[in-house]
Amino acid sequence: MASSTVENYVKRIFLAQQTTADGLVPVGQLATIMNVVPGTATSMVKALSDSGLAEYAPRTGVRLTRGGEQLALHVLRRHRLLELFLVKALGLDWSEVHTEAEELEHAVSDRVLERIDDFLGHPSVDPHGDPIPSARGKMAEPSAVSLADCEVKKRLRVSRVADQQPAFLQLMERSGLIPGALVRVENRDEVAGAVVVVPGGDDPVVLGFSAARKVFVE
Amino acid sequence: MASSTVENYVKRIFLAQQTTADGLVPVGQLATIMNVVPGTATSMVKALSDSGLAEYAPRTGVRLTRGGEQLALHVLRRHRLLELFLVKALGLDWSEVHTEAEELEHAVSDRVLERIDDFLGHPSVDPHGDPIPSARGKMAEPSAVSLADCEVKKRLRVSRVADQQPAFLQLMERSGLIPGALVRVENRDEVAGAVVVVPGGDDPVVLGFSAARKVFVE
DNA sequence: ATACTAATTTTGACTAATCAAAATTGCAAT
DNA sequence: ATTGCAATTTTGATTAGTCAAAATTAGTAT
Repeated sequence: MASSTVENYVKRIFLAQQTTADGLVPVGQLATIMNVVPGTATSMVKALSDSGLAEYAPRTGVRLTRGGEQLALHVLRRHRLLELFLVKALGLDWSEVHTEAEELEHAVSDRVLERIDDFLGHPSVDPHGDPIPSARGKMAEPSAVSLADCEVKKRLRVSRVADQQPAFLQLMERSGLIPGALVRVENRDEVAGAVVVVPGGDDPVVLGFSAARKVFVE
Repeated sequence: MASSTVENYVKRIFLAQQTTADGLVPVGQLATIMNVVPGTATSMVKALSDSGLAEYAPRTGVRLTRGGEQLALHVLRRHRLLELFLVKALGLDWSEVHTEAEELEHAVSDRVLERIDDFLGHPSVDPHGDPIPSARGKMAEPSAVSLADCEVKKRLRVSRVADQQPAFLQLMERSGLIPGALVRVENRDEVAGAVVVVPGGDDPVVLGFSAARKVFVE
């Protein structure tokens, strides 16, 4: 049985891998993500390698094995189903469920998880629009087109908000930029690094590129 | 923040204390309950004493302080609300929720717990009839009259089944001896150590004293 | 080539929780 | 009083996960 520490490392490596071309995550980057000193990440990565969850090339980086990937997807499934459950069944705000799910994801059994999945009607995305892996470890590809690179003046649907900070999520909610909402990018100024977005019926909102890059559309 | 290990020790000491006159739990007994070797219990009890959760008299026993008791009641509240939630919201069987709650009780936040409490309508007992401590750490006294010592030939209501083993709980369910059910003790044979119980509309059931002592009535 | 820098790894130490096995103690029975 | 037993405590080791700080290394710039 993997400890919650191991589950967290594997989950973080998986997510970090998504943003790299070769799928190799530098150990220092992992240390930053995990909030530990570099030496700690090194020894943990060695342990993951010993237990067959990751491949470790010293001074190069770490990459999950098939087994490690399956574990990561399992943890991600628990996390995302729990987030949606906390919103749908208990009425928590989407800005606070991430933190709650971080703890619960290591404590919930498969039996309870499948009941939650039934309760929710086998959903495909969590409250932030992140895809929920199936019980067999398959996950859909989320949209890669953000408000920073989508077509301008076109009606689009928000599909995902890729930031878990409560303050950011609350701002997005106030601005009407939540998954499912219809939006149009009115104008994009590459020099100023800002986009003007018009959500559904609401007033226009100005987002910097760093924020716009976190809101994905379809 | 207390570790789940500390929470478990404190919870177990609290429950063991209930069954003693002086409230002193022998360290060896605690070791048995916690499934550790005696030496482990000794060092843990010293640590609990250092952190102010328990009073420890060497070679005599351990007793919770006010603070330890409050922590125990908090853990028990989490455990019992979770048990009921798993039954009411997710449809799990009452024979399996104890094990699930053992894990979740250490991962659920106060915020989520109070939502669960709201969802359930501020219940006073869990699926086994065990009282749920209030958020302020008050707990009702459960009935102390069991099928082994109640009045004979009288209509009574089952209020609590004090055993968490799935096999036992499943038997009680098949026999119609679940909290809320009406029953009558038809006959009690002190020599044979058996009681004949007639539940609601069902056929008579014969229980040994050891089982009868676990079913409480009002 | 050489030296510098930044990332990474190594080393040694620490805490929480545990076990195995030896030492101690309190009490009962003689 | 002395012995013996059973419970308890002590001691020494182990594992997982961590940090601090020193040592190493790869790559860059001279």
